[in-house]
This record gives sequence, C-alpha cells and structure tokens, in this order.
Amino acid sequence: MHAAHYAAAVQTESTRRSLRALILDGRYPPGARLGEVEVAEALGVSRTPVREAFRALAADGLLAAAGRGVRVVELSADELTHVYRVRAALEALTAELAAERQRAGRLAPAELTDLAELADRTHRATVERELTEAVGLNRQFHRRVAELAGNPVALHSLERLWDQIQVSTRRSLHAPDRTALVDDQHRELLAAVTAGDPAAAGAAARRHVLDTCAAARPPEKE
Amino acid sequence: MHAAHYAAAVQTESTRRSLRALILDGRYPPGARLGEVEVAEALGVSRTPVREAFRALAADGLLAAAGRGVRVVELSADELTHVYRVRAALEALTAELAAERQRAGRLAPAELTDLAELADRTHRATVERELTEAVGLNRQFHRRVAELAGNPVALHSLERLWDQIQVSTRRSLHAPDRTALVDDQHRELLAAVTAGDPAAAGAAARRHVLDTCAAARPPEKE
DNA sequence: GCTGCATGCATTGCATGCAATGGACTTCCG
DNA sequence: CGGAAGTCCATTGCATGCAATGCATGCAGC
Repeated sequence: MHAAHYAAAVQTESTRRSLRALILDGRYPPGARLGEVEVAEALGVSRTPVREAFRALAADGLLAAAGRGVRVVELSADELTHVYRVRAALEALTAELAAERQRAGRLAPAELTDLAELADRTHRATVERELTEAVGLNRQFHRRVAELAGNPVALHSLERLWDQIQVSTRRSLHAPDRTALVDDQHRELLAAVTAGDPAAAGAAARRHVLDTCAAARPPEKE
Repeated sequence: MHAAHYAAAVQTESTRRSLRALILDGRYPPGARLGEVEVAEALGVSRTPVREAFRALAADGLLAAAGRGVRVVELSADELTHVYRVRAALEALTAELAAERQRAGRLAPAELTDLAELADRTHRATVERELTEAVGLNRQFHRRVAELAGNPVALHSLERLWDQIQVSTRRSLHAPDRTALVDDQHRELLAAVTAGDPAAAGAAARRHVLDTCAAARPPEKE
C-alpha cells in the first residue's frame, strides 16, 4: 500500500467500481460475507476507502449490513418479485416517455436504429447460447430505452434495480424457450416507441418485465 | 470530542439521521456547502462518521458532490419535474397494489380508517395554515398508502424521492387554493383503494402527483 | 485598471492506531 | 454426553495524523 502513491486521488470511487463489478460478475456470490481487511488487501488500498465503498454499495442495494460487517444481498423470491414490480412500473414509465419524445420528434432516427441493433444482437447472442453476453446486451437494450426517455432519475433508479436483479438471478442463468418470446416483446416495445405510441410502449414494457419476473421465479411450488 | 465516549456505537447512523433532519428542516438550505469539520464539531463526532454520513446522504440524493466537498442538492425545475414523474409512476404502483390487497381482503379495516384520519388531519392542518405540520401529515398520508401496498422496494424508493422534493420545494411553501383540490384527490384515492379498484387508485394517485408537480413548478414562463 | 500567475491556506482523501463488540470455541457442570 | 457459560480472538467503528489538492487572495506585469 506504499507503492500506490501515484493514484493519490479517488481510491474510494475506484474501489466502489471494482467491488461492484466483482459482485455483478458473481465473484462475490449472494450471501457472501465481505471483510474490510480482505477487500482492502485484494484491491491494494486501506480500509477507509473500502469502508466507504461498502456504504455506497449498500445504498445501491448490492450489499446489506449483516450485524458485524456486510454481505452481498440475497433476495428472497418475494423480495425479488417486489423489485420486479417496481422495475415494471419504471420501465413502463421510461417506455412511455421515450415514445412521447419520439412522437414529439425529439429522437434522432439513429437512436432508434441503435436500439434495433441492440435487439438484434441480444437475440443472436441468446440463440447462440452466449449467455453472459446476452445478459449484458439485454441490459443495454433496456438501458437504451431508459436513456431515450430522457429522465435521469428514472434511469438511475433502474440501474439500481437491474443491479439487484442481476446479482440475484445470476446462478439461474437459464435461457429457456422464452428466447423467442423475449425477442418478440423487445420488437413490440421497439415498434411502439418508433410509432410514438406511449400507451402501447408502456404496456409492452410492463408486460415484458412482468413476464421476465414470472420466468425468474423459482420452479414455483406448483 | 473526548467526552462522547458513551455512545460508543453507531455514531455514523446517528449522524446520518441528524444531518438528514437538519437538511429536511431547511437548516442547511439547498445549495449550502457542508464541511466535514464543521458538521463533525456541530454533532460532536469525528470526521469519519460524518464522511460516511455524507456518502450515504449523497446516495439518497440529498447531498451532491461539489468538487471539493459536498453541498445540499438544489434541483433545477427540470430535474424536479423528472423526480415528480418517477414519483407519479411509483405512487400509481403503490396505489394499485394497495387496492389489490384490499380487494383480496388482505387489508385490515383499521388500516383504512387510519388512512382516512390522516387525510382529515392533513386537510385540517392545511386549512389552519399549519404549513409545516400539513407537509408532514401529507407525507404520512402518502407513505401510509405505500405501506399498504406491501412493497418495501417501492416504499424505499419513494422515501428518497419525497426527501428530494421536500428539500427542493421547502422555500415555496405556498398553500394556495389547491387546498380543496388536494383534499378531493386524497379522498378519491382513498375511495378507490377502499373499493379495491386498482385501476382507479393508480390513476388517482398519478393525477394527484402530477398536479402537485404542476403546482410546484415556478410561476412558469407562460 | 485588468488579467494572469504564484503562493498560502483551508479542506479533503487516505492510512493507521486503539478500543469495543460480537462470535466462535472451549470447558465445565448437570 | 449434552448444554450453557466464560473466555479469547477476529473484525469492526471511530479518532486522528499526514500528505495532496483545489481555491482564494494578493501581487506583478501589461
């Protein structure tokens, strides 16, 4: 920790990013307990920035205080459903807003082209069973829609929810026969936004998210 | 800060709460710059817990990094509108969920009675120009609805939004002739929830929030 | 008189020491 | 042999020291 005197600044932010990436990658799995010293040594910084990164990630819903210390969130099925419900509401909002902006002529055609391309690539990656990439592309697709909505508050809230979902559904990376359905729903959303139809876009987004929620739920108790 | 060895624990959390209260009360007005040492001395703790409280409140959207140090958020009219849009979406969700639970018979009658009483008290305080109390009661009313929804994720997100709005609209504490309208809309929401009508409840909540947003906007540029 | 720069200062970011807390392990008693 | 209590240790929470950074102030030059 003496050799690192170059990066004299923002250790704390860099630590936060690294830690977030490790958690999203599953290197620190849900429920894993994290120690300050352990992480500090792994990242080559002192305990102070680690401590602050812990707090920041806890506020983002990726870490949870666990008595003495902190652990990676481990959402129960019910909690995950709650997250999905909120996500559905927010993605419905962003889809509506994006469609409104399209109707108002405030979206550049290139932006919609990009979105379409993301849908393509997501579908392709899924078909080819490139699951990790597919997850990333899928998230990009949804993020792009939220960006088109032009509401930073909604986008930020969604990033948090996506993070939580990504962590909690990491181990069940099934690409079932929902593949075709997912693609259809992406197309439907894309079409509604392109058509500048807020109601349709919102409905499509909400349905898509809720379907995803249903698919993510454990085998059910049937 | 040697005399404070009694409260040997959770300074950090206590600091966060105190600071949040001070900001919501307007003691630290929007845009005010906060120094670690200043706050540390004011609260009788060292800089470390203050630092962590700063981070936590920044994550909650109450503080914003301002180059060297931190300042109380000061939302522009546009940003505030974005916040209100998200709030409208989330309150529509919670109203729907609350109504669903009512329909499913999962709400105790006493809970709805409480809600009605909160609406009463809010209206009364507003009429009597007890603005500070009215703001608090109004928030309690909305929070109660969110609690009835039974979705902790939505509730938590809303708490953050309410905080931001409360800070940013503090100085314009006008109780215009919206008084009657606000009360009407509260009643409407309450009635829809009581009737177990999710669609009506959601619509009422959304409209109410968006109306509040319109009223909160500066004189407009007409 | 104004602008640009240099210097000094206030303030933060990070590291580390110290004390307290909580948990785990061991041991003793029933 | 099982359970409960005591003790020990790992780990965190908080305080503070030190170095670096950015800002303001003042001076000099144009």
